[in-house]
Amino acid sequence: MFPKKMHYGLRLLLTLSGLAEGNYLGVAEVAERENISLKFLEAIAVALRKGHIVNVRRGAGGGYQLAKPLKEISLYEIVLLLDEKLDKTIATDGSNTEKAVGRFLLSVRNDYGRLLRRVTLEKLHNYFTEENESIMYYI
Amino acid sequence: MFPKKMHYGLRLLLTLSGLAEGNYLGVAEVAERENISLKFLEAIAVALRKGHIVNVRRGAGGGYQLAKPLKEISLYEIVLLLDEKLDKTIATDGSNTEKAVGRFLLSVRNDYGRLLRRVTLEKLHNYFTEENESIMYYI
DNA sequence: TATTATCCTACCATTTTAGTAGTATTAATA
DNA sequence: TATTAATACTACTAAAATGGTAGGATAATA
Repeated sequence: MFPKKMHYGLRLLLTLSGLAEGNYLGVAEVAERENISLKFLEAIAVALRKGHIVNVRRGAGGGYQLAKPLKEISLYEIVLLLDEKLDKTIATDGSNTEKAVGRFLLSVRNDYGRLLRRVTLEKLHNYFTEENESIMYYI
Repeated sequence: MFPKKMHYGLRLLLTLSGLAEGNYLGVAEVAERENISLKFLEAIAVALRKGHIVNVRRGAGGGYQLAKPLKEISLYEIVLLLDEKLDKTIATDGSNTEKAVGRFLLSVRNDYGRLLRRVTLEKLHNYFTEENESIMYYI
């Protein structure tokens, strides 16, 4: 349902969320830690930066950091930046059946958009800490 | 957001909904009326039949009819049959970030599924009758 | 049995997705 | 200021998905 860009992008943001305030982390390190193609992840990071989800510091010692806390980032923003599908137009002209189908599907897409806007990456972080806690039991 | 298969399939169902009880309509006629590629629409009709959305009568004088009223057909069923994307698995294993992202996206997909289940094709039909009424004003 | 219509298999072109390569640009730091 | 470490950009490629086509097999009816 979601392209790899989405999965990778979310893993990048999750990794960045563990960063101390004011610090930056390079994509090369994230790509290695997360076993994601460096070049592919670079492109994702650029997209997230253009969408003001992350800040960048170029040059040596640079990298990315979250531009705002996870709970202020909605999944909607991420999908718009990394999924493309959502913003391509649905025709609401043509024959009567075409118009009806177009408007019908548009209303569904709007509902879906509302759903995505209500979900923030704080929830993602909750899943993440659950995972880490479940490891604790083995220690 | 939705592939043409979805648009075409919905237009087919909308056309069939105008059929008198017990009657069948061939895809060739629908394809012509709706300006949709015959062969493509044939494949869509077969998929809808396999999903028990339409009944078929083969041979001369045959064609398709709705298997149940529009208000008993949820968009979820149609998406499952014509969109594919929804049923491909989301991995919830691997590293902790992979698990977290997998479960997170899975929960979103479940919410989306619930949304689709609540939408029936009755709503589509409402959009359609609205279109037809708006034409009345010109007469 | 001739006709009409669905059904099935295989194929093809275009677009999207995922990934790679090389190089230009920027900024810290030695 | 030269070196180095990092992002940014452009172009390319392989594989998969999407949209569509062709031909014939199958089934049912008139």
